[in-house]
Amino acid sequence: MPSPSGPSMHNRLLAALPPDAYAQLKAQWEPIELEVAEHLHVPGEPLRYVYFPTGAVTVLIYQVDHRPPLAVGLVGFEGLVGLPVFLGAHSARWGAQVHLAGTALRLPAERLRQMCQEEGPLPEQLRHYTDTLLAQVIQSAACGRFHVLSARLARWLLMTDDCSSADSLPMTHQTLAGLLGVRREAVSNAAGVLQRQRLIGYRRGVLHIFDRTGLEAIACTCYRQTA
Amino acid sequence: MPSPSGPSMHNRLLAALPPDAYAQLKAQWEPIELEVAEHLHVPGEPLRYVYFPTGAVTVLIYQVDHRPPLAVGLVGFEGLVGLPVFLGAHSARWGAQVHLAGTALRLPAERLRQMCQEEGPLPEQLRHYTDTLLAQVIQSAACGRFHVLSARLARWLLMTDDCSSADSLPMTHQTLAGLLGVRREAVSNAAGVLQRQRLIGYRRGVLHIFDRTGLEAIACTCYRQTA
DNA sequence: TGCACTCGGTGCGCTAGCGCACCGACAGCG
DNA sequence: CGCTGTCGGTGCGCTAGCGCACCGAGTGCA
Repeated sequence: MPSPSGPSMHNRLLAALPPDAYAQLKAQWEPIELEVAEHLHVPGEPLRYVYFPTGAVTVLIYQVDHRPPLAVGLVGFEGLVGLPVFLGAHSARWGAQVHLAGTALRLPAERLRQMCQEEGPLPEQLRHYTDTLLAQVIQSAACGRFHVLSARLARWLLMTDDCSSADSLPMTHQTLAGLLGVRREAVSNAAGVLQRQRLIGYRRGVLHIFDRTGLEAIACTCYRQTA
Repeated sequence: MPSPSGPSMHNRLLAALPPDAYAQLKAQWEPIELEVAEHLHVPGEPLRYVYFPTGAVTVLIYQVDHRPPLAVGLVGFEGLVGLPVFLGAHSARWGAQVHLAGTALRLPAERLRQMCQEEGPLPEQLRHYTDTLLAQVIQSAACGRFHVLSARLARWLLMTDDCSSADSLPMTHQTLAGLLGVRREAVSNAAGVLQRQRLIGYRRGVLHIFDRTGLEAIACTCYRQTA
């Protein structure tokens, strides 16, 4: 889409701004294409940019010991990657990575700091989003502790799909396993269950959702609460 | 400090404020005594007050299904209970409960909103604290997912002890089990291990820490990173 | 003093998920 | 074409933690 419309070129935080604040920001950001697995920020390193995803789907990750990093949140077109900048930090203690490639609006961290130096619609939006994100992380902490893998997997697929406009999701069992904090074989198992029920289909790294309603039935209650 | 001295009448967020901002707040807050197990706010219900713990230790909890609520964060004299007020919400999606009884400074939510309407040292402190809390919740999500119970228990005891000035911690296996998201018997087991190594002592709902260094050795790496 | 209750300690069968190993199918590439 | 690497599927023994049941020792209260 050259002069694209639809949800894929849209960020909810920005869309909620009044026209003048929106215009002021628009002069500063740069539309870019995010590649899958790209790291948007790394724990401990300076935050250069913040990203408003429009089409891309990103993940907040946290690594402990020498395990693959665990997903602790999902950020799509409803959010912002780089919230610590708004919170006054110069580096984050967690990471952010691109989960599904797509478009985003990139803004230098310094710009965001400047635009949040006094009260206004942007800081207000970001405060609200912080509350939402905190709730999301808290929920995923509880979910990861209590719910069986198949339910968590179903929830994760639904959440990813909600943020994505494409009808196929390119992701391997390996990646999913890391994000969900389990082994690859465990994902193969759980995905096998969903597959046998014709809820999803898998073909060498590309997943299709056949039956959303069926997935929602299997997914833990956490899904309905977030969405 | 008029009568009581020491860290127990001290809140780090407030102490970091410049004298004038501190004085302005001091006219508004009310020192109170928090009872153990008291609920400071409940998911979905209006946030009437925020609390700056001074001596008390509080827990952020999140309930899923019909299980006992899981602890997702610890708030002592370094923090604030009721952060969603600052973030612009009128109710929180999680709960806060008193873990160890003690003193706190209570401020009507409306007062905090007023004092954060424009930029200043207080909002800045609170933004930084939000970043810290987010990191804490993220870490506890990963910790709860990966680390064995004895390590998590040790970490939890150390963290609680860090916030408490008392040398004995009144808490039952039952409560700990709920907060850690496991069964009571599992806590009995893990506590038994620590007890046999003479790291802690238990007597009908009152816990003593004998050997902090030993506990730190057993605790997961999450502890050192937070502290 | 005696009773009811809470608290913690223990045993037992069961399950989800781990770690490992292996295997077939399907790319991509020289 | 065949080689090599990735991706997903499966089996097996093992462990942490679950759910249940039971028990003794304190503790508070009548």
